[in-house]
Amino acid sequence: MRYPPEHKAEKRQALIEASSALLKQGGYAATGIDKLMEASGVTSGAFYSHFGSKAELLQALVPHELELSRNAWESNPHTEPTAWLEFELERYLNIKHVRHPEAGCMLPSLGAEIARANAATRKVFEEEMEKGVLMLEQKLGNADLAWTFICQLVGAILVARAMPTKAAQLTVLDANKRILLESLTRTLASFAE
Amino acid sequence: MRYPPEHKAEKRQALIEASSALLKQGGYAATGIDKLMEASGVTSGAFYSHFGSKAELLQALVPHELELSRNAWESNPHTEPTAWLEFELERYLNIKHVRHPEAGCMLPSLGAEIARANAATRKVFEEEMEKGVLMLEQKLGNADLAWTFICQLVGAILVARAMPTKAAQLTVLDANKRILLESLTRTLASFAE
DNA sequence: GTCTATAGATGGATAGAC
DNA sequence: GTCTATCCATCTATAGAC
Repeated sequence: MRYPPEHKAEKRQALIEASSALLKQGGYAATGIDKLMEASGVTSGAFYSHFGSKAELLQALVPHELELSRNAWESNPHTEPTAWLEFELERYLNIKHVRHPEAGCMLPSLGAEIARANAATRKVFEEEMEKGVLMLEQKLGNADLAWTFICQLVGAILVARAMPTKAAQLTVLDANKRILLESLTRTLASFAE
Repeated sequence: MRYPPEHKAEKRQALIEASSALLKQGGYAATGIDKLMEASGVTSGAFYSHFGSKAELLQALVPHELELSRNAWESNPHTEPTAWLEFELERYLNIKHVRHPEAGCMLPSLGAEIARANAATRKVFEEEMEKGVLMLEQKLGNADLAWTFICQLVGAILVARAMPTKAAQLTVLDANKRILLESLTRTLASFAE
């Protein structure tokens, strides 16, 4: 046959990727399937050849997005813990990240809606987060610190995005960066003792 | 006249209070005005005697909710910084807070939708947050630390809520509590030097 | 597999009776 | 000020033509 079975899987993946930016930008509940499919140049009818429901799209979005986030961490060129952290703080706690949710981490924009999603979606979320924490644990030497670091970053972007001006957004970002750099460096040093 | 002008303001306030739980639980976009008014025993027609639009309700919800959050902080009985923090960590980073968004802080549940709201709503949000940071600054001695503390707490609840099991939620909460207590105590000590 | 068309429900918001 | 009724848009999801 002309189109092998994996062609359908590829199309499905393409729909997920095209939907992700719109969902992160506008929110899951507020963004209709029509609009999501428009981004891929198809109509909403085509959507249901690839997904059983809108909820299934959200579930599929979770591993896609969290894998991208882990890849970003992996691309950090530093090996020394403090330098690695400094680089990560600059990358995540960035004003561009605040102002462009469509290109950023799914957690600040869709975290609350994942929390309201069905059990299957949250199960996938947990599994993908565990992978991320495992990776971070190897950098930071401690699982507690890994969870805390993630929560801090997510909260900082969430709060900064709710601010009305760039100045206020920078206030939030810079405060977080200053405290985190100082505090984490000291925490890492205490582990090394 | 039988009903003084403030009676209307009181009714408006009552509608806000009755809506708040449903909005935090179900999300702003996903919860209709019909359902919100049902909680007050009126129909959606009555809504528009008190609010010009659904967006105006969200804007009114922000000062109401953030004042409640500040009041909770104020009720902390401790004066010594470390004891104050410990109490606050137990209060906010609590499994009940994770599992009952309708009774908790608006930031983890509605923060992302405030970030997508209009400029007027975000302006009010900023003003109310400044008040909270000012109050926290007096407890922690540092504005950067106040912002960071808030972001950390919000992120922790957001991430914990997205977890599928109570065990996983506790993992997130406990990790944050352990690191925060240790790290903040050390940071406070460094300020005292 | 994607299209058009549409069902069926619900969304925000308005009009007019009381 | 609140009600019922309704407008109109949009939502998720399905049916049938191609």
